[in-house]
Amino acid sequence: MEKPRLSESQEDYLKEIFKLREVNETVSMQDLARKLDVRPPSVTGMIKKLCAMDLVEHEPYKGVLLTKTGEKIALEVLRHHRLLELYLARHLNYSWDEIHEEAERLEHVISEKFEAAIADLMGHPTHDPHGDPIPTAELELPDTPNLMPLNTFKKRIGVTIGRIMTQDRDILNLLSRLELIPGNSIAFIKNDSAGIRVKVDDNQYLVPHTIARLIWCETVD
Amino acid sequence: MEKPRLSESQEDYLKEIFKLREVNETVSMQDLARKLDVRPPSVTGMIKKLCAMDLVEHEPYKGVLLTKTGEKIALEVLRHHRLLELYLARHLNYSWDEIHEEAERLEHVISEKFEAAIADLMGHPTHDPHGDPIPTAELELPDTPNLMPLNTFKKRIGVTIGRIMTQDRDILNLLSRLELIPGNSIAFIKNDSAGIRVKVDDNQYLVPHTIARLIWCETVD
DNA sequence: ATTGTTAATTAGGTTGGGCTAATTTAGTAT
DNA sequence: ATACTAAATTAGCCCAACCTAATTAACAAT
Repeated sequence: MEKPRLSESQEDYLKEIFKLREVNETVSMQDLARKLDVRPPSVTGMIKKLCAMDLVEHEPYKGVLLTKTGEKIALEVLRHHRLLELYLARHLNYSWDEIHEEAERLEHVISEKFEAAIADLMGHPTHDPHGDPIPTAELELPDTPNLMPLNTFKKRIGVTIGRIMTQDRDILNLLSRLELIPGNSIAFIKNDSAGIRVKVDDNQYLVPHTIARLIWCETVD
Repeated sequence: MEKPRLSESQEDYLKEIFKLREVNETVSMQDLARKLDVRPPSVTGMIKKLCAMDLVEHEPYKGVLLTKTGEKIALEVLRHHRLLELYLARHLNYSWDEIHEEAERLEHVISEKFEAAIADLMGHPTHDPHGDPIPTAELELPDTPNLMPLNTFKKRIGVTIGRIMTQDRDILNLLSRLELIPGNSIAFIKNDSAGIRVKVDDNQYLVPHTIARLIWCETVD
């Protein structure tokens, strides 16, 4: 039960399986291939290796699952990534749309020491700039409020943005311009066929459905 | 003449050639093999590739030299490394002996943005915690005072430590305990067969020659 | 000139992570 | 049941960066 030291690819596979599991109830080879930007045979091959290492379970033609230890590793990588994103934003003046790419490379090479240092410095935050939960040092996911995509709200109520479900730089840029960022509140006005009409900071916008579904909110009580 | 994007190995080769050239007047395949911890045939192979890319020149059985562009890349990596070392020490509370290893991994993955951000934050420093010069953003080495190894001083004069020529963690630990770090002054007492007797902060030590030759100093005028 | 030593190179193999093209499997629709 | 489609797998190849074992080159000493 010692630490086998994984390659960056392997870490990426585990991380991606974890993230896909949060959304889909099953993770296919294709999903992985798409997300990791490789061809399906490469996925088959790598999954085989990860199986042999007892990091994933794989019923052919059914889907992939992380084992306990596989999940631990995924959470470690995720913790690195999200701590880094917050750190880059807070301490190195990165803008919202720049943090992901840099964190993507750094997450694999920082040491436990580095992780602990920035976590400490930032007071052990629970969420990154996108609103994504940061696993704790013990690799538990923190409790997250119950969120729904903005485009699913029907009634006129106020909501608070909890999480932005994209890493697309242009969309992130747009949203930050509009102050549609985690923590901010939206006075919900109207949901019609064109999109969601919202009010933020006294400014009123139309948010198209394609974008609204990336903005997950909780109702304000 | 576009940017070919080098692998980490390739960057390491270029960096190591540069560092060896600062010390030896010629760089052999063996030197490289030793420093990079690979076997000589691997070096031959890699040097061939770097030659083909016009990053090094190689006269078989004579030695390796960096081309202009090869040197630029080496200096970029060196700049990353040394900025990172200082950054880790200053902002993330790393101790002297921990910074090298971490910087060694990070140097290959940080972006220009990251480099600029930490350089800015630290006020564009010229030397890292070991006293090694940090190449400027334009990739020029800053002027460095004229230094000599501590064990070469014969007369009783005061000196200031300029640079520590090792990355050995135990030695670095020892030296930092004794306050034998760049910037500090040594009241030079006596150079005898056992080593150099020095006074630092009212404490008097014997520094063995093996260690004294790693401590490069300038005379105080 | 011959020999011995050390440095460097060549030949050939391994491993990791990709790839394409061809094949098999599962699931759907007729 | 049959045929079709889409997903997954297999077979076989490539490339980077390493390795060991065997060979060649340079050079000093006799």
